[in-house]
Amino acid sequence: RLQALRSAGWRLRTTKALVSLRCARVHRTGTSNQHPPAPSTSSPSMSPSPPCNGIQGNAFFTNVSSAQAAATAQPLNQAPNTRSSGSSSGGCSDSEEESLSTEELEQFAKELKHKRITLGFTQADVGLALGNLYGKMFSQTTICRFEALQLSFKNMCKLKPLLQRWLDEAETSDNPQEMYKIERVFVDTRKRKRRTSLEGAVRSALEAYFIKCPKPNTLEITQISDDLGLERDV
Amino acid sequence: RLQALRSAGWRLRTTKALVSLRCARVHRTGTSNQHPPAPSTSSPSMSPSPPCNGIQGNAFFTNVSSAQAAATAQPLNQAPNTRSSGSSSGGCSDSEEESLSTEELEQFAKELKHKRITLGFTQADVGLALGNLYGKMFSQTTICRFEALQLSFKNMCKLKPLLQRWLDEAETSDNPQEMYKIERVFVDTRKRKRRTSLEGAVRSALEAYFIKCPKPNTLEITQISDDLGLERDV
DNA sequence: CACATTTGAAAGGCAAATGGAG
DNA sequence: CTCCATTTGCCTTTCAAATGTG
Repeated sequence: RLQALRSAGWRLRTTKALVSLRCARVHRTGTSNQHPPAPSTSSPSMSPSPPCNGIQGNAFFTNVSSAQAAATAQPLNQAPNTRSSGSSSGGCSDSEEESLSTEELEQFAKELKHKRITLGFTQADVGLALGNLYGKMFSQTTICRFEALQLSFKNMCKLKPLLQRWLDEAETSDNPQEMYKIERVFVDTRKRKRRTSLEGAVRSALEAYFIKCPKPNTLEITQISDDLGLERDV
Repeated sequence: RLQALRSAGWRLRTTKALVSLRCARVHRTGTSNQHPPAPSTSSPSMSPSPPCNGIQGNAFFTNVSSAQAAATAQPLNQAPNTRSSGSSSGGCSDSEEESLSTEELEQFAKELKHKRITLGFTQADVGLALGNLYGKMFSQTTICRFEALQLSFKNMCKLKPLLQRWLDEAETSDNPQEMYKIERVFVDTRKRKRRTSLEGAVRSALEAYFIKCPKPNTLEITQISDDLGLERDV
């Protein structure tokens, strides 16, 4: 395939028996209650089916609170407190935040999706926004999986608070319009480790808007800041 | 779906027998795998954190107008034309740029892909960068298709110059590292028409950097501009 | 207006990075 | 350290929305 290229010298992990079965869950997407017209056909292969199951773990999540302006150093989640210790049997059941049941998650995922759409965001936008808001960014893929309940229970629980927060944020401040943009780092000194993109350090935002401008009323100033110089070879 | 929202009353076009066959072209992708032992780069796990670095940024965005003039130097090869699959569009080309043969395109696509990867960009990055550079943004999907030669001949020809230019740009200025970020518009006064995002009017850039920051040296100001009110209903 | 083309959002496959035992 | 499991994203693909053209 194509990827061969970049994975030329790879660890060579025989992935044979892996057959990732995490995707096995078939959760019906078909419900799509919100397809207004939903004309005939056009649901080629929807496979209704029992909700996921199997996955279950414990609720454990990380509190990411306060990741915002100040602490640049501390990467992701790690509020001063927040137990989460022993990931194994967590009591998880209580704290308001996360005693999540599968139902709740399902519910939330649905709500998220619906509102996201209503507000006009794409999954990618959301993933990006999380980066700008909390410092930890996610890809469209992950958001997609969340909405589709295709993540592990544990993982879902971990993400939910973040998404919840984004949602709140988005609902309130979006009046005019939203903005969350992206940023991204690259090749940091040698492309070392890339996928994970940012890892917990900083972020900042820069914005630009432009309007469709049905009428000539655009006006915007682009402001670029930065440059904290320091050119370094490479 | 997302659009459901905005397209509440949609045209409802039965798309049944569409079966797009534009993909029919079977360029066996197999050929592509021919890169020698992937060169270096992508050192898997060399994570020892070097003294990091400071990132510097530089933001450039270019003016859209006249997006093309550049005398993009054609790469080395200049295979004689090969017309191949008609694909019509005789005059195509016209402007200075092109008269591309299938081979050339294939060649270029390959080169693009290889260099992109070497430089550490994702397809999405490229699509985004084009937006910042020329005002017309593309999705990762499109870049993917270009690399895989899954676009129409005409379409390929149209995009090639842009990509070529990006590539040149990227190769030269990336020394430090690249940056191109995104921006995006949303809900423009009524969410009407979204997909095509920007259309040629504006652009601007947004940048953000962040550093790994092994040491506290981050500092950057976020600048948000905007708000050009005009809230309308919705 | 219908058709064809261009394009992107979302979903799927696969694997890279990470974390946790042993 | 290695092995295994989990998390996560890049690339791909599908489907359809938007646009262009006759």
